[in-house]
Amino acid sequence: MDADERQELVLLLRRLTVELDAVGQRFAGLHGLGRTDVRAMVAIMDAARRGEALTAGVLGQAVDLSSASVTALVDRLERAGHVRRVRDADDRRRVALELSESAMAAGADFFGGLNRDLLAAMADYADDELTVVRRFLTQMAAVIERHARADPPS
Amino acid sequence: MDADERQELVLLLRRLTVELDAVGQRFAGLHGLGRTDVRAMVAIMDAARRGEALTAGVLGQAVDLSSASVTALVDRLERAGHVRRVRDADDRRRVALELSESAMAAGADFFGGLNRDLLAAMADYADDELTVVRRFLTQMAAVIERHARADPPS
DNA sequence: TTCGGAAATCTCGACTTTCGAGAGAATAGG
DNA sequence: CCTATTCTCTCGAAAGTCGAGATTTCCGAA
Repeated sequence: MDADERQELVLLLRRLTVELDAVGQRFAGLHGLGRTDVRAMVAIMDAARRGEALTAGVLGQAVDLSSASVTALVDRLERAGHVRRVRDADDRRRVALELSESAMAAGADFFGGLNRDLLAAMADYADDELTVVRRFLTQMAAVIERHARADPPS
Repeated sequence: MDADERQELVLLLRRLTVELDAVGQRFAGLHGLGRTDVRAMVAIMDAARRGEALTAGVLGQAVDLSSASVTALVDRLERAGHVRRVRDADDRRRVALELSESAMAAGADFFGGLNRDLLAAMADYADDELTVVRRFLTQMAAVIERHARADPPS
């Protein structure tokens, strides 16, 4: 595989992110939300999937927002009925964020469909092929992550 | 490969986009730009790579912004010295956007390094492995794109 | 040629989102 | 009990975005 074809793979990765971004934007438009709001809801959903309850502060780090913006963000989402603020009983300074049932349902509806289609498309691949893909994606993600944090002189 | 492992692949795709997004955000912070500004510059750079000159209108579609916002966006970028407005000689309504040399250099510096590292990581793979990866990524991108445009009842 | 419609961009005013600084409330440690 | 720390929220200012409409330019038809 020559250099041009390898370069094409890099562009393919970028295209993937652009399209996935567009999906999020579509979801945002459908529900009258901003781009940041969707990122926040995805972060909350991800945390919930891992069994963790996201606090306002952690959410701020996740979406890279100042504390003031996080307050405004959560205000917005709460007003729209998408999340609830839940005071932590142990540390009463903390505020945990929970998605409302309607938000969970909307998210499952939208992203669940995408997820299902992606899994269906994977049915065409043999196990060893998917293993290669996983190794590739994991490695690329690691390289990208290194650049996202600090510029390595390589 | 069982269902959980396939699901993990989907999450891996998402992680990739999150990290790539973080890279863009880092570039934005480094140069005092907003998220939208970076998306715009990437769009202009991509068009330039294809040999096309991006007009203000097309840019607006690419980053999904109203014409008023595009004007403000280009104003910002021009004031910062990152792009130039160039009136089209044939159709004098149009305004083509060109990246300044400094912006090109900054972009090449930052994203060029990432690109190089990604290509280097690909060196570990055999040709037929990369072929599988390309087929996979192309197919996933297509599925995602379908969801980004309109919700298919599948 | 001239005119009206369409196209591309820009201007204007209002609203939303974000940030920086700092205040308030709760916890942890001495 | 007192202080330092942590977490969230409030406030005013700055930035970004949008909808509506103005301006300039192009194109096709009479």
